Amino acid sequence: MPLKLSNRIPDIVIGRLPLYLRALTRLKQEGRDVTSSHELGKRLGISSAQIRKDLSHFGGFGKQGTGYQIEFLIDKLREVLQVKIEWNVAVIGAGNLGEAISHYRGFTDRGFRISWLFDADDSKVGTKVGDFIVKPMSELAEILEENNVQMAMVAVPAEYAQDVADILVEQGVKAILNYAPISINVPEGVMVQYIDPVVHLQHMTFYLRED
Amino acid sequence: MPLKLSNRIPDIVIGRLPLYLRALTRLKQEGRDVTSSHELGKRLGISSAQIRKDLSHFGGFGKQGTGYQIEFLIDKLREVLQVKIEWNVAVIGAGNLGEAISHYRGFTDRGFRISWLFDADDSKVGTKVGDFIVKPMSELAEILEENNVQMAMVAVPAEYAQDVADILVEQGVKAILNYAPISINVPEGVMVQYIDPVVHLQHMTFYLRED
DNA sequence: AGTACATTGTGAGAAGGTTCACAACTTAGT
DNA sequence: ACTAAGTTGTGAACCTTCTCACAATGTACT
Repeated sequence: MPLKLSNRIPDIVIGRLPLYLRALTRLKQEGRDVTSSHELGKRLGISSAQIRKDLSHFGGFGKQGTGYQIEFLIDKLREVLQVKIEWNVAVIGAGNLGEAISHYRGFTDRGFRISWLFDADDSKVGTKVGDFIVKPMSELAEILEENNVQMAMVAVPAEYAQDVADILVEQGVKAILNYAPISINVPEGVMVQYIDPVVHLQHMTFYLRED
Repeated sequence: MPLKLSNRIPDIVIGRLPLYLRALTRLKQEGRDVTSSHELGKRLGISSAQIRKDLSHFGGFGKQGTGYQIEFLIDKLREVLQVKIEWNVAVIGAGNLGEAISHYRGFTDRGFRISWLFDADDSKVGTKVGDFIVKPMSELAEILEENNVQMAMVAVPAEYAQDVADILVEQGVKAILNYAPISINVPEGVMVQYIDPVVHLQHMTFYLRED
């Protein structure tokens, strides 16, 4: 049965699917077989109606009166998000951040494999970081192109992030996860997502008022 | 002059302020004195109208015909976000992630100071990680309470994240940045923000379709 | 002084997203 | 067979957020 993708699915809905997938995977680990939009919503702090509506964009995954088969729904969401295959991801920057990313075990089984680690610092190139031999930036373009790499993570200082992004885009990378605390510009058709802990912290401090 | 906070400011607006602050700080580093909503918007990929409207919630920070004084606007945003003071933050978990967080220099000057690093593993307790001596979980409650700590980052395996969060909340922590790939439940009045790179990656893979 | 151009702040309208509420269906128990 | 309780999927209503468009103001130059 082909996957139904109704005409126009809001990006904000897509953004929630990974959260659903994460929670469902957890439920499965706990040995559960079936869940409901209420239970899922309670865990995620999202209304059950929203979860049902979000899922309804892709066709009926649930069963009235019963709920959702966890394994089935996980499978469907992985299909929708295209993480049934494993994507090769390049990490640029082998500093503390790049190192932590390289060591992180959380990518496996969720659709991603860190495959290369690059750094511009010659004293780092050739050394072993986690399971990787750090590669020089001079090999970046070649490796990206040869392997048709579509995703990369940028973990370099802010001042180099745009330059790195430009190279990535040049070589056909279509999705960039940027850990550098700076907004980068990319052409139409290339996606960028950001991870900056300070942005999250500052968002919360706004509300830390007594008055 | 007191800060004007109009009645009800949407959370989504608050969420963008740290991005404005980040971009403005960058502009200042580049030696600029004045900017406009157009320039800022271009850098951030946000419409100029939105930036103007967002800022207008806090009073008129700009000058018609001229734009915004960068230094002045930075100061105002830091006031709004309450990051003119420096918040002490506790990090729970001294694994690869906790270590990378501890080493990260990007918190300074943006309102935060990592002040303690905790871990449950006795073999880690007492060792030096970055500038910190890893503290045992048994001291967590006491340290949080004595120092009236309001913010913490959770960098423990998913299965312990809820327990850690419960302790944090118990001791009066009001804002949690959770790096563990799991949703956690906290009482009303406590905020949680999440950092999970896989969620971002999966968000992007949805769009990596040829058809 | 006057003109041309740039920019903000904002009301009004458009667009987008969330919640409500209920018909349709399922299950379990009597 | 029937009832009670639980659940999905969804149209409609409601609420939130974004964009448009322009008056008001400022700057630079002639």
